[in-house]
Amino acid sequence: MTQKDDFDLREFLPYLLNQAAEISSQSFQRIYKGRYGMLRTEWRVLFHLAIFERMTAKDICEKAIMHKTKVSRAVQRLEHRRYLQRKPDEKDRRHEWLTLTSQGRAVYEDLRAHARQHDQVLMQKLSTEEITVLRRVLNALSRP
Amino acid sequence: MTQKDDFDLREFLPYLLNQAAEISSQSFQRIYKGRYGMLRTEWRVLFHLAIFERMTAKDICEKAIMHKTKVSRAVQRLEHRRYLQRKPDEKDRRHEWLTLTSQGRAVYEDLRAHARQHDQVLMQKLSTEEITVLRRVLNALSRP
DNA sequence: TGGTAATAGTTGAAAATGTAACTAACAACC
DNA sequence: GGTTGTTAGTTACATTTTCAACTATTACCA
Repeated sequence: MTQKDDFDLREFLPYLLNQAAEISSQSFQRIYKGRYGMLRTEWRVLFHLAIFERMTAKDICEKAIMHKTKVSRAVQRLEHRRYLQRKPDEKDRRHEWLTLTSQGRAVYEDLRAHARQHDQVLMQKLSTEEITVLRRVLNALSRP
Repeated sequence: MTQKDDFDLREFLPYLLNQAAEISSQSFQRIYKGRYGMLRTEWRVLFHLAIFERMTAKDICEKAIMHKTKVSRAVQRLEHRRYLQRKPDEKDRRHEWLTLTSQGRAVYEDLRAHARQHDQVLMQKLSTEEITVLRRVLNALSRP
């Protein structure tokens, strides 16, 4: 199984990024899935609500770059577990304001601690300079 | 919608990596999906076979870090479109050797050209030094 | 006003993925 | 040789995701 073609997948950014994203997400996934039976879509919504406190589903779609049906379903499941509350906007009843319950916030705080720890582990593989560059570059690549 | 919590998702590597991977994959996805109706799993298998010429499904699982059922199904679909051929190993009939057909190779060559072009566009957002660091770092993070 | 367009969010069906159980072939050991 | 274990790959079923169509509400504008 020797390489025959001169195209190197290990230099193709979308491939590399996916690979790194996949691998580096795995151990965090075990946490939120194992402890709370949550999906990736759900921890993302949860984190956004914790960080920004009050958002509509639309806001989350934009910030997290998630499709509205993904957000809609994640919100349903989080509501069902009593991690968040909905409150329709008085002026425009198409909007619903979402906020975490104290239970949701507690889950967030637990997961945040694990996230920080998880990030520490990942960063141990890298130098401080590499981390700086990586964050800057990933943020740049995250804008379409 | 102001930030309330001190945890910044834009510094959490798994999140950032996913975001960047997602965004940077999109325009390439439009190509392989639009031109050939292919899935991400399928172009990956196709590229591996083109590059390494002759592999078993197992080989692909390991190189591409894909689950065997994903590979199995991608291979089925690629075979169905006559992009690859299977040939059982004579000595150990549990193994099947996979190779691209000339049609599969033609598709690969077309997609490879687009991949290169796509990569060029992405890299225009970055300096050469950033690209070097990025590739190195992503490769490091891709090892579990 | 009334009629059309736009927006926020939901739903249902189809497609894709994940998980675990399965088949078939070989290996190893007694 | 027969039993047990291992490996490559497939299949079945449950879970998720995607896509398009839908409801409900507001905006625009003649």
